[in-house]
Amino acid sequence: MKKITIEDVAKRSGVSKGTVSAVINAKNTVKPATRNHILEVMKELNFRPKGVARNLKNGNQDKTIGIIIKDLTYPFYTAIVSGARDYATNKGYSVIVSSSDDNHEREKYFSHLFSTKDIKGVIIAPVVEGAAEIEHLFRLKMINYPFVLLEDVKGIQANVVTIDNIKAIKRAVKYLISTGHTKIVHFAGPSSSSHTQERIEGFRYAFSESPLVFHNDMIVSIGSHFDESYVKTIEYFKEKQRSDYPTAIVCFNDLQALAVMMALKELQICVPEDISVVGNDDIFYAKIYPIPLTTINAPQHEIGRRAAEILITNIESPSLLPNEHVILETEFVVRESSRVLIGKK
Amino acid sequence: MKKITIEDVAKRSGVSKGTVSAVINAKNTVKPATRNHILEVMKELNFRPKGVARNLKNGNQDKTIGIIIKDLTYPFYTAIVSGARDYATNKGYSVIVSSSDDNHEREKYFSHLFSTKDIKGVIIAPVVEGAAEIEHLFRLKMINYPFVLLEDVKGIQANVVTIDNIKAIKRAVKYLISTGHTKIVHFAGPSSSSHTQERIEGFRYAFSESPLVFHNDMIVSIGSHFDESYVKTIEYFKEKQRSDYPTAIVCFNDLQALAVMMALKELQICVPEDISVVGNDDIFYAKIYPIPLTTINAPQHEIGRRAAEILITNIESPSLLPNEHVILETEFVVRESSRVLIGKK
DNA sequence: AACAGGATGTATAGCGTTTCAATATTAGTA
DNA sequence: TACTAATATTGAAACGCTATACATCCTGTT
Repeated sequence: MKKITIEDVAKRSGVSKGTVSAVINAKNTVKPATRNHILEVMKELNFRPKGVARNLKNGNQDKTIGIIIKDLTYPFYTAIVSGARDYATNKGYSVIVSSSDDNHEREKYFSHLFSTKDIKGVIIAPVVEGAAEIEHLFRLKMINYPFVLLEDVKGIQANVVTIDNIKAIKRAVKYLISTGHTKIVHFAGPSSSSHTQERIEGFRYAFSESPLVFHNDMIVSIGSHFDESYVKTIEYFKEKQRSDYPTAIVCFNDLQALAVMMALKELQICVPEDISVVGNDDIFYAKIYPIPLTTINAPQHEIGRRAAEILITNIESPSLLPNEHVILETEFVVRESSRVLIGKK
Repeated sequence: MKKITIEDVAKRSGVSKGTVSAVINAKNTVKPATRNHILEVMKELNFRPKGVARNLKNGNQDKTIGIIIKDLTYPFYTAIVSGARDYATNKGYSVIVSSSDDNHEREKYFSHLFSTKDIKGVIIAPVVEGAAEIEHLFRLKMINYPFVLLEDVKGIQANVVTIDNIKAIKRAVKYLISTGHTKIVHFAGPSSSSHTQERIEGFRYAFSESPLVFHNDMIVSIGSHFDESYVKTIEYFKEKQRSDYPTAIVCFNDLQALAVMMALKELQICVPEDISVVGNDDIFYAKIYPIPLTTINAPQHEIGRRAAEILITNIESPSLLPNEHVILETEFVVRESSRVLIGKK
């Protein structure tokens, strides 16, 4: 079935392309009768003008940027988008979002899509499993397409706005140690995520600077999905004597922490009296939990803001700018899901 | 500063446009030396190939649809997007999202953007304040651009997938009445939202079919933002004697309900012992709350799925399809934030 | 009946790529 | 060296629309 063009409509209506174009663009230079007739023909042929061709003539006016996140339903990412949106709006840009769902192919698809649709630039939370493929990023560089990464990607020089996960976790663990916790475990994330490894490292690293010694069984593989985390947590405790329970759990992220707390409630283990729970990310919904979560705050809004700033600066600069590499500070936020076991503040 | 085209690059590099194009598209038909030279020139000129023109030639291959929601950070909407995404993925389509932030202009902008970028179709959660402007929707119709609305919009015939808010609220209120609640109030949403009015109506309507009588002061204007709702809730109760407290609050949505519960906790009013709280929407985070929220489940995933289904069917149909109008069933879900006061189940 | 002048409509030239057949260059071989 | 078979490169023709300048049709006036 062949494509219908404005020409077909013109021919069929017995007018010229120009007239059809005028109708499409709601010019008032066309007589109602003609107009209606053309409209009917358009309907009849189910003619859909190709946007591409329309833009060609005018050049591409609209100012919009894209952002590719990993999970649209995780508030951490949507908060970053909000930050980017606020800055962008201020500069007259709009933002469109897509989710790679932690899938490399999709990330590639979307980065190509955006660059090819004349979206002015893109912010990417890159999927970096194992040997990351990065051709698509090289491609963006080649065509001088402005982009900003929200995580370092080995092998490529680019604009990056990120946080120091290792340092952040280390700090949290050292806090627990300093407040008298001796049996601390880390509930690790999905093995596919690069964050998982980083966070394990940070956790482990904390012990090297403390009197406590690290054991491999302090790392428990849990995952990040809610249901999965809930189930694994229950299992974990079911297999343990009460005397072997940890005094504190450092979670992979806040969503997991929420699942853990739900499981603990089910098991009638009190937070923070029996066990302290520490999250990571500081998402909105963990903050408003009845037992507000002690967690590591990543400045989500600021991450988005800065990324958008760098991106738009690049878009608007006529010449190539040097890459920026920004590492934002995290903040350890003590709330009510953790407990101090000894005097030390 | 004039636009740089492939021609400029060609001229400057002393080759033809075709060769430059080959470099851009990573064809391996270009001698490395030539290739490198061209790459340098591209960098020097900061040449960014215009996607528009590329698509022109190729036709528009990619299968992607758009969705315009009102709030990217509200899980209700992202769940809808997930539903649409699942269906679309299955059909080989990708989804890009943007948020109108309840702003009419943005909705217009994005609908125009998508249609003009040859995104194949769009799902819109329309902003329908007061006298809704709907020209942009008419425009979509005119150019036979496939779209699906997630809410009825007066004055336009279109594909719609939605739920019956009025009925849903009515049902919830009748439940409360039947379980012995006599002092029920509705915490209404922002006056700008069309949902606010609907929900008030549903609330009111429930009384007409019960022995209780409706009073205007049963409607309390609270809003939907978390902080705002929290503050207003505190104020509401501060001004009241304990004996005048309602026995149940029907909230505008789940986020508001969460804010209300936080305020009640602050005021040391127990949920559900002292007061029952009923939400609306059934967002994920209210379900996993330690006091799981009694609420009205809107089948978010299904809404997205159905909308995507209708959209894609329209996209792929060579001829115009008649409009669909789908009203999905809501379900009243009793959990732990509400209490039965008398025997009746 | 002729004509000004606005309302309608037409024809054509781009817009910036990609494509592809034709041509040029190079490497490899006898 | 001459010739063939690859390998590189060229340049003109699309792609489907919009804009622009120009032609035509009316209308009502003189």
